Amino acid sequence: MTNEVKESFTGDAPPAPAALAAKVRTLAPSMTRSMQRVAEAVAGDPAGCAALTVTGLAELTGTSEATVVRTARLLGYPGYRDLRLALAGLAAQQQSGRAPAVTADIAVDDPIADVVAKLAYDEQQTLADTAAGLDTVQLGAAVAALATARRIDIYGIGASGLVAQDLGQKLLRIGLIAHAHSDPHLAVTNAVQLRSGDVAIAITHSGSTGDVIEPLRVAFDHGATTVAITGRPDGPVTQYADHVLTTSTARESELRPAAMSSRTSQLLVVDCLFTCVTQRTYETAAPALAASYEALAHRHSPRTR
Amino acid sequence: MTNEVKESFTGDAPPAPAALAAKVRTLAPSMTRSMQRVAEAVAGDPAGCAALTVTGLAELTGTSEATVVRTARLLGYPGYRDLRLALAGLAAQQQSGRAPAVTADIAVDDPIADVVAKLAYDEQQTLADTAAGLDTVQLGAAVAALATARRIDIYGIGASGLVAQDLGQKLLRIGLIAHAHSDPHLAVTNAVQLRSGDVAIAITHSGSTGDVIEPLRVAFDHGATTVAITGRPDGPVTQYADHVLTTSTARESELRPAAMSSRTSQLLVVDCLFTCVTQRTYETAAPALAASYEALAHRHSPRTR
DNA sequence: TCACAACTGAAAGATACTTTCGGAGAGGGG
DNA sequence: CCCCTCTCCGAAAGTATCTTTCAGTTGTGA
Repeated sequence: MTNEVKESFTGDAPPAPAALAAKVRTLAPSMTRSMQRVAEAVAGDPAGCAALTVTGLAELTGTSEATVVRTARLLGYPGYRDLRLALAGLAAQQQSGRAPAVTADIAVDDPIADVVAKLAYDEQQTLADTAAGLDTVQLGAAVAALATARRIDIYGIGASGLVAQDLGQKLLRIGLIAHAHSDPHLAVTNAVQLRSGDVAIAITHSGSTGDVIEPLRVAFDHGATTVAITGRPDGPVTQYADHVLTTSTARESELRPAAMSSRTSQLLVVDCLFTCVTQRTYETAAPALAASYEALAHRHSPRTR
Repeated sequence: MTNEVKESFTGDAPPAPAALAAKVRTLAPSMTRSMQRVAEAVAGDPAGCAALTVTGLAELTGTSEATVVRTARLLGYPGYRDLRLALAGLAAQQQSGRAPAVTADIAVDDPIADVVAKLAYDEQQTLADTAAGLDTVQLGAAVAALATARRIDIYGIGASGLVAQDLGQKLLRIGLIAHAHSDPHLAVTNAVQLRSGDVAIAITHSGSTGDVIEPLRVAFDHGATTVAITGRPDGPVTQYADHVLTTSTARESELRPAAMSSRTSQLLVVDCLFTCVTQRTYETAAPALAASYEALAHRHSPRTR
């Protein structure tokens, strides 16, 4: 990704229709300060911003026209003009529907019921954002690769490690040969064994977790199909990824660390992968699923106390 | 002579919001032929016209830019630019009018986009159900026990094992002594060590997973405070639980196994536990969180902003 | 501390929109 | 039948808006 060498629209994705707030949240980390101010204004008051010209919005946010255009580009539009049109659409939609009801951050002295409500709301929001921002083409490609893979390796560390395990467990249940690695050394050792026809999946919210990138790179170099599940589509990990699945990034705070929403988002992506793969391999997946069900049944019998 | 001497906007009425088609019909008689062609195109395909420039629309209707602008004026807008914005809004409204209606079960031949939408919707539903059904009194009691616990053991197997790991990781980060066990034997071995002032948490969706119930029973018998996170508040596990936190059970199908929604639900409960405990132990938790965050910072490539 | 890269805004350049103005056609009177 | 005038229309000039370039500034890593 040449960063600013050419400031031209790459057009790799169609402009988003209504999931603009989600896009802003997802891309906010990869934005510069000035751009964040613009994005914030846009997400906060679509209707108001739609009424402004480039110059007006630049003045409002205390930046320059160039920055406004850059922000529009980053959000996936060819230029400000198109962002403005989308904004007008969004405003109209909000007008017709009821307001999304923004919730406050979780405070130290919130009563328990409030904490529960806020967490539930935030996670729902994260799910909606993720679904809206998920590239179905990339997802389809990843699914196709998984469905026919000889062998599947999944890399994840820390919180993402659990997600990796989850995906591994699921794929095993439908009869695929999948293994999740949390140990970076073992991960690399295994990655060396991969070749064309195999699939490697890296899960990292930051997109720059070296311990996860390294095995993916190795797998990539050995010809395996590589997939990255990350919240930073511009992060280093995507360098070695044939397919990138973007997770959403919710606003975080001290009481609501990023790990929480990223995990929710990642799990949805994992579920999508799993479900779609199951669809595509239904002939073999269904009996495998049934078998694993069966195998566990006797473990749940009300054991004598 | 009064008609075209000054082709300026009179601005006696605010731009129409959505009743554009009606306005076109009303004003059609007072329009010239060329203008009618423009108005017709606009009313017929708002979305399409919104994508066009003045020149484009002029060409499409076989007229000139001037005529397009005149039409926009007649319809009540200061110029074409504003008509275009209104058109974009109208298009978005029409778009959103089509209800999503993704409540149906996931089918084998659903397109990928539908699968994503349905999964996201189902998980959101699960979260809402869980939040609604969560007993804040029980939650509060569990939180109180955790906040002052000398030592915390968490038991979970299979999919619930990952949730247990997640909770363990989180509690460790705020300086608590917590350990998640997936090995039933080791779990029991550890449970024997517990005593009053310690906390044991069992996570099982079915509420009857023997491998998880057994260590909880041992912990209970040794005087530890016990918590059960389960989807079956009437299951065997609750027998040995001082506090029961109920997770929701969504409808399941072959393509959407129970493990998926139960995991989502369990994780929300875990997040609630963690967040509330962090609140209560904020003095010690905050610095611990900051420290763990700091410790991981250098593991990421310098790409961070 | 220095070198380097990235961010930013001013201003030039390009595009889209608006206005002006003269020509073409319709209708009516000489 | 011809001419005159009025209305309508579009080409082109003019203006606003958007986009790109470029160089100064700021922050960052060695």
